[in-house]
Amino acid sequence: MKLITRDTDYALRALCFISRSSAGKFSVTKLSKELGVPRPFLRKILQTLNKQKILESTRGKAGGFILAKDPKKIFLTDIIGIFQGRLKLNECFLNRLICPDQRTCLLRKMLVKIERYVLKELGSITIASLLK
Amino acid sequence: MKLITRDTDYALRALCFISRSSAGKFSVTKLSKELGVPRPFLRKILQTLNKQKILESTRGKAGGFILAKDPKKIFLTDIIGIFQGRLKLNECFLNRLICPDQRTCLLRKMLVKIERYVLKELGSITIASLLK
DNA sequence: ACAATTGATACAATTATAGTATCATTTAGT
DNA sequence: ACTAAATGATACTATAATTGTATCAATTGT
Ligand code: FES
Ligand code: FES
Repeated sequence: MKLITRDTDYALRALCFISRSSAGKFSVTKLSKELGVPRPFLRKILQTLNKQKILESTRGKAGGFILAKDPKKIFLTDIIGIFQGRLKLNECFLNRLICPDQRTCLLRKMLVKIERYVLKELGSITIASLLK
Repeated sequence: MKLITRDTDYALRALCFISRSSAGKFSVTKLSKELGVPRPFLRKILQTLNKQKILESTRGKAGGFILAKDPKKIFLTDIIGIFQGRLKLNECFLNRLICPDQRTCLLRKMLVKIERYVLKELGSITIASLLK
C-alpha cells in the first residue's frame, strides 16, 4: 500500500528544493537535473502544481517556476490530494450480505477513525517542516 | 489509496460467511453463489487461505473448506498480510538530497507512527468481531 | 527573428490488480 | 473399477493504475 505515490514524491522534492534555495526561480531543465527526476514527467507535475496555485510560472525565455505560497502553508495533505485525490482508505468494501447495518458497522467505524487520524497527522506536516 | 484490496475483501466475505453458518463446510461453487464472487477467483483465494492455515480443505467429492481457526483468532491484519503483504505505508521515499539525515527525519517518524497506529487498530479486529 | 521556456494534451510503457483456464489428484458413491 | 464432484498447483489473460514520453502551440527576453 502506497501512502505516497511517485508523482507526489517528486512534487515534494521539487517544492523542498525550491523552498530551500534563495534563487527562487527554476526551469524544469534545471530542476530535473538537480533532483534526478525524468524531465518530461517533472514538467507535467510542475504544470499541475501551477494550475493548483502551489507554484507560479513565468513563460518564455528565462521562464520557470517559483513558489506561489509560503512553504509553511503548503501541507502534505494538499500535495497528496492533488496527485492522488482526497485520501480515502476505503469505500464500504463488504457488501450488505456481510454488513447488514452500516450505521453500527464496527469495521466502517474503525476505517473512518484511522482515516481521520492519518489526515490529522499528515495535515500537520508542511514543506517548511520538511526542511527541518 | 486502497487499504483493502479485492482479494482481501472476498476472503473476508468468505470467512465471515463460513463463520456465521453452523454447517461448517462449503464448496467453492456454493460460496461463490452465496457471496457473488467469481468462482475461479474465489477458488484461488480459498486455496491461498488453506495454504496459510486459515482454512482447512478436504478434497474429493463432497469436499470443501472449513475454518481452521477460531474466528476470534483470525485478525484483519492476518488476512491483509496474506494478500497484500505486510502493511507498509512507504519506504523512505524522499532521497538523500532532500532528507540528509534519516535518524532525525520528521516525515519518516510520522509515517512510522501512522503505520503503527493503523496496525494496532486493524490488529484489534477479528472475523468474530465483524459478525457483531 | 530566434532560442528558451511553459501550456495543453495525446500517446506509450510498465506494473499491479483482478480474473480465467486447465490438467492433475483425491474421494464418495455406485 | 468407474464416475462425478471436489480441491491442488500453476500458467495464462485482461483490466486498470501508475509512470512515464512526445509534440505542437504560445510566450518572452535578447
Ligand atoms: S463493511 Fe461497509 S458498512 Fe460495514
Ligand atoms: S524522507 Fe526518507 S528518511 Fe526522511
